Amino acid sequence: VSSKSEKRRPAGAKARTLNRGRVLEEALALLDREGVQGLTIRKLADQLGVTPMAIYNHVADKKDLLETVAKAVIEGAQFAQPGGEWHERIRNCFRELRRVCLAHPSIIKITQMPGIAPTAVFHPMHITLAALEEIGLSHQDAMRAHFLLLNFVLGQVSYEVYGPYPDLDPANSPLRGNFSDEEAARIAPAVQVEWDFDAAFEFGLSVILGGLNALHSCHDHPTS
Amino acid sequence: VSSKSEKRRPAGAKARTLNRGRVLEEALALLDREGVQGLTIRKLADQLGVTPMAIYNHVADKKDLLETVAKAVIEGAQFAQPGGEWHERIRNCFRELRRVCLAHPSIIKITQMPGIAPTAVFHPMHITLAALEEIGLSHQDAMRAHFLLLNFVLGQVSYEVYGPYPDLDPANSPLRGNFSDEEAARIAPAVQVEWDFDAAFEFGLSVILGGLNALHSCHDHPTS
DNA sequence: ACCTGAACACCGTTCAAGT
DNA sequence: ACCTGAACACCGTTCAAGT
Repeated sequence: VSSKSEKRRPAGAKARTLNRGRVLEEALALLDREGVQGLTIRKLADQLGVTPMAIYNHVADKKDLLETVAKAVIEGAQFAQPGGEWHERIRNCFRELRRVCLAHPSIIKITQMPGIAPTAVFHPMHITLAALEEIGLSHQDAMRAHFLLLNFVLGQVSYEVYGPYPDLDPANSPLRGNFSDEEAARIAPAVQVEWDFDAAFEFGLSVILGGLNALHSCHDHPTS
Repeated sequence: VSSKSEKRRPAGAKARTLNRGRVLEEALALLDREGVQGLTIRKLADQLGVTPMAIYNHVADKKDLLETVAKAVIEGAQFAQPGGEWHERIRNCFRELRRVCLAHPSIIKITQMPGIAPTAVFHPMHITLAALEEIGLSHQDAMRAHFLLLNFVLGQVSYEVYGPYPDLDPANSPLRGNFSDEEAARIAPAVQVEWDFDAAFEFGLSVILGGLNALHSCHDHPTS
């Protein structure tokens, strides 16, 4: 990350000393360049001009490597914004989470890999909880609302990174066997409208925050 | 799936003929028994008493195998329920999606693996869209609402399968470095309340459906 | 304390050969 | 048409050895 002359390496030549920072830095670069499948202990060692086993002096195992890289990226976020209403603070919080995830698209895939515990994504929790308890939600409901928001945001980012599924492309006629002709006809108009990820994201946040607001102003849920 | 005497195999002995159905059936069994890491072409072949390469006569590659198994499980769902109000139809739809996913917990991990296109999860889409357009949402908003619901449901199921993260256990004192002492103190009461997945799921659906309802009854979002 | 080299126990998959 | 056996190109990781 820091590009001061701590260890200037002349473009491709191997640096002489390894440390945890350089391993993680190069892992993130490799991840951005070749994706999750391309981030391999052996390729990483190659990239660092070192034997695969040298990596293990700075990292416990591959799981540790992946978790640490993901954590570093997410901790680059500035979740806490100064003021604003409760819903605006929550919005900013999750906008920021989305932003840092999209800056390194493969990060979100790491957090979804079996065996990886992406605990860093919980970081904005204290902001959500504080804002929601401010409008009178119980600890329990605030926690549930936080997971609702988090699941939506991470799911959207993931969908955003994988890109629209070809099976939803109406050019593939009966939508590749997932729908009957009748069903396909019914969803066709909705599928054809152009998809704007930013707008869909803001829409989702609005709906959730609106629902939470309704929960707060009147105490029987209109749809339960 | 069918247990009629099509090819009764005497408990561990290898059957004489292989077909796509038996491959998929055994793959699902192996998945349930050993998880996503345990489902391997070679172990699957072992289980079927056959050489690894024999699998490839009935399945294009591992990606095809995983996608087909996931699809088969999800297609076991009964999404379409007879009547009920618009929000009740949507609720039933996603309850059913959650149910079939939880019946084979590793399925959700497959749908999240990089390179796998879990298109079968889109199946309930036509029901959501129809219900939402019934209350006056545009094609565009209906589509966005569908993805909001889907992302929430899949995210919740995933969290449910992985189990609560140890980093959120307040027993691990400063919540293992993800929170400052101050933040940890603020979230502690919320983290300590017992977590009920069923209740959290219904809460999330209620909030989203409540938000959608508000969108429908008055046209400026109270929180935008 | 850190790095190397060879090896182990696995993967998915290709290919030529059998029936 | 379907199965086999050997091989290839990879993985993550252990271990003993070097400095």
